[in-house]
Order: sequence, then structure tokens, then C-alpha cells
Amino acid sequence: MMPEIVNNRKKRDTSRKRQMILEGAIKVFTEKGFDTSSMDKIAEVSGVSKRTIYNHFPSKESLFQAIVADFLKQRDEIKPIQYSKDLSLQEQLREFAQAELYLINDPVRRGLSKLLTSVFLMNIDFGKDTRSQFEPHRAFIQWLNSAKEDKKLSFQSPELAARIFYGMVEGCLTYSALFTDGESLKYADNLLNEIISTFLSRYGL
Amino acid sequence: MMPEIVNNRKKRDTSRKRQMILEGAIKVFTEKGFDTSSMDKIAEVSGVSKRTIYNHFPSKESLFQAIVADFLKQRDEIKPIQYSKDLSLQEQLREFAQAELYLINDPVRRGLSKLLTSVFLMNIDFGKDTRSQFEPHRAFIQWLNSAKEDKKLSFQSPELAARIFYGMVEGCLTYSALFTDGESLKYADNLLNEIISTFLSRYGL
DNA sequence: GGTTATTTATACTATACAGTGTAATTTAAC
DNA sequence: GTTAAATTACACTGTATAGTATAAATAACC
Repeated sequence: MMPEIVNNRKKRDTSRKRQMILEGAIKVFTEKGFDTSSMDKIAEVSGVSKRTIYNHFPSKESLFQAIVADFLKQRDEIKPIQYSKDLSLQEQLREFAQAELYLINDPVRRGLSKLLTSVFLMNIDFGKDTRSQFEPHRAFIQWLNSAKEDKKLSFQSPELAARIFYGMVEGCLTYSALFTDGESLKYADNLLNEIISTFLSRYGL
Repeated sequence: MMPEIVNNRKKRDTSRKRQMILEGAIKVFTEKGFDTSSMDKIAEVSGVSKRTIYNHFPSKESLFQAIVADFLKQRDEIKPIQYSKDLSLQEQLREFAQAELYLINDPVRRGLSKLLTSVFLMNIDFGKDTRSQFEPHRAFIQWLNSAKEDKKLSFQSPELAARIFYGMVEGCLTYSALFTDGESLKYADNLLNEIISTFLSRYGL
């Protein structure tokens, strides 16, 4: 954001401090979770005074929500995959899966994924937002239907096939990586190949 | 446990209160998580005085660990599946999956699963215990090898096949149920059939 | 019914922490 | 360099809560 003149008053650019706060807060929150993170600790790690945090965010919860919002926004910027007649199904499925893995390949994003997963699990209110996690299914279902029209796939229910694919990706890769702190990603290539092969064994033509 | 005589002193049976405490604590912990649960609240919900809790458990954390221990013990009592030449693969795979679903079919167990998943995610120390969650794979790998010898299955790597199966079950059913508070279990039958079909499409003979 | 382990009520300590008030200081825009 | 917004240091309030102390009440076992 650029500095603006409002009401004849100078406004300085505060985005740098804001960013420092967000980064520090991410470090602290992902280390130990929301409840056991103190604003004093966040201030210390951010290299910013506690008062400044409260100048930017009215409360600990709003700070957390800002982090969540940024994270979800970042995730939604992942490019949607369109069905392509030119690329093989394998290649396209791999791209779908890799978009899913984007969230857990980087340590910081993985930490946030862990944090949010943990919070969403125990918090009904937040949990509703998680439903949007299943929105990618919609795009994938369209992809499946396109592949079917293109006589490359065969299935009764696209919803069921979508669940199977994402279930494999999440169950074999995503959650596994969250629990092992990325350790399990060593085998990700093998597993992803196997997931795709399995999916195509079932639905391929 | 039966009352015992130790050091010539009478000991009364305290297991009833202990049980009340554990049940109350489970209610409170699963409602809001470890950190935001207070011992006063647990005492109130348990119908027991706070001092009594501390007579049974030296700290909040030890109370929590007692709950965890009970839960994991209960889970380990699930009967292991042996390969059978008489039952169809479908039937046997279904049993494996249903053993996995045992943990999330009941609301209380599901609440505990959510709680522990949430805690394990954010707590490295606890996380190690989670590895034992992958121990079931060992029995399943043996099962896979038996099925292979019996010329019913074909695969390169039993480890990979096992990951695929459990990945599907966990990704499609377990985690889904945790996030939707069991709502997603409505479709569990369809999904389980599809999982088994998919698995056998890939590895069946 | 007496003995005694267990439980309870109540009050308490100590600490951690979210959030605020304020005056001094720094910093960027002009 | 002046000005005002932004930041800082620091002291502070209020509240929540883990864990303790203790004396009285309860209940099980003989």
C-alpha cells in the first residue's frame, strides 16, 4: 500500500511493521499454537513493541485471523487446472496433486497448515471455513466430466471419483507430511505415481 | 481395580470417582481443547471437587495423559485381521477399514480423535506416539503378502500398496469425519465400496 | 458405631497474560 | 529542519487459572 493523504494528515507507510508482526506471529503461533502463544512473546520475536501490535491489530484473535486470511488467500491463488486434450491424464492429475502439495512443501506453509488444521479441528466456528477446502473438488469434478466426454475416463459418479482422488492425495501425502513435519515427503514421488496409477486403474479407459 | 490393603492401612475403592473425573475431563477437553479447559470447569462437569481431581492426578497434564493412555489402549485392543483363504478380499478389506473407522463412529471416541489429532499436530513430543498409528500397516503388509502368495493380489511394493489403502481410508473417511463431526459418514458406505473397488482395480488379480 | 481414607468447601497463593494508558522517542514526509 | 504519525518503553489493570492448604463432612470397612 502507498502512503495516502487523508483529511490533510500525513500517513506513513506501516506495512513493513505489519509484515514483521505477521511473520513473528506466524513463528510463535506455529511453534506452540494459539492459546499458549503470548502477545509479549510475539512482540519480542517480531522485533516490535507490544503496543505496536495493538496499533495494527485490535486483539490477539484478530491478529490470528489476519494470518489465516492471508494464508487462505495465498492458497486460493493457486491456478485452477483446466482440462486439456493435449496433456496426458497423468500429467494433469500430477498438477492437481502438486497444487495440493503446494501447501505443505514449504516449512512455513506447512507450519501454518498444521496450525490451522489443529485449530479447525477443535473450533466449530472456524471449521466452517474449512469446508472451502473441499471447493477444489468442484473444479476437479468439471475436469473429470470433461475427461469423460473426451472418452478418457469412465465413472458412475464424478463426486465419488473426486473424493477418491483427493482422499488418496490427502491421506497419503498431505496429512502424512503434517504429522511427520515433511519427513514423509521423501517418498512423495513414488506415492504420487502410485496414486495416479491407482486412480487410472479404476477410472481410466 | 479392587481395594487393597497396603501398610496395614485400609484403602477404599476410588475407581468410581476416578472414572467420573476421566469422563468429565473428556467432555471438557474435547469441547474446547487442552489449554482452554480449566480444572475448575472439569471439576464442575465431573461432579467432583477440584481437590479430588488433584488427589487422583498430580497435574492437569497428567490427567490429560491418563485420558490419552486409556484411549490408545482401547484402540490397540482392536482385533488384528489375519489373512483368510475363505473370506473374499472385499470382505477382509472391509473389516480392515471398519477397524479404522471404529475410532470415529462413536461421538465420544471421535471427539477424542479430534482432540488428540489436534494436540499431536502441534506437539512434537506427543507426535512421536502418533507414529504407532502407522503400526497397523505392519499387520496389513503381512496380509498383503499372504494374499499375494495366495495369488489373489499383485504388487511391486507391499508398503506402497498399504499406504494407498490406508491413505484412501484415512483421507476419504477418517479425516473427513473429524472435520465434519461425523456428518460425512453418511456417505461412508458408498465411499468404502469405492475404495475397495479402486484398490482391487489396481492390485487385484 | 468407631475408625479412617476419601472427599468437599472454601479460601488462598502465585503467576501468566490480554489489553490499556501515557509520555517520550523515532521516523518519514514535507 | 519542522511536523505529526508511528513507535517504543514501561508501568499498570483486571482476570483467569494451576495448584495448595486446611478443616469439616462423608462414607466404607471393621
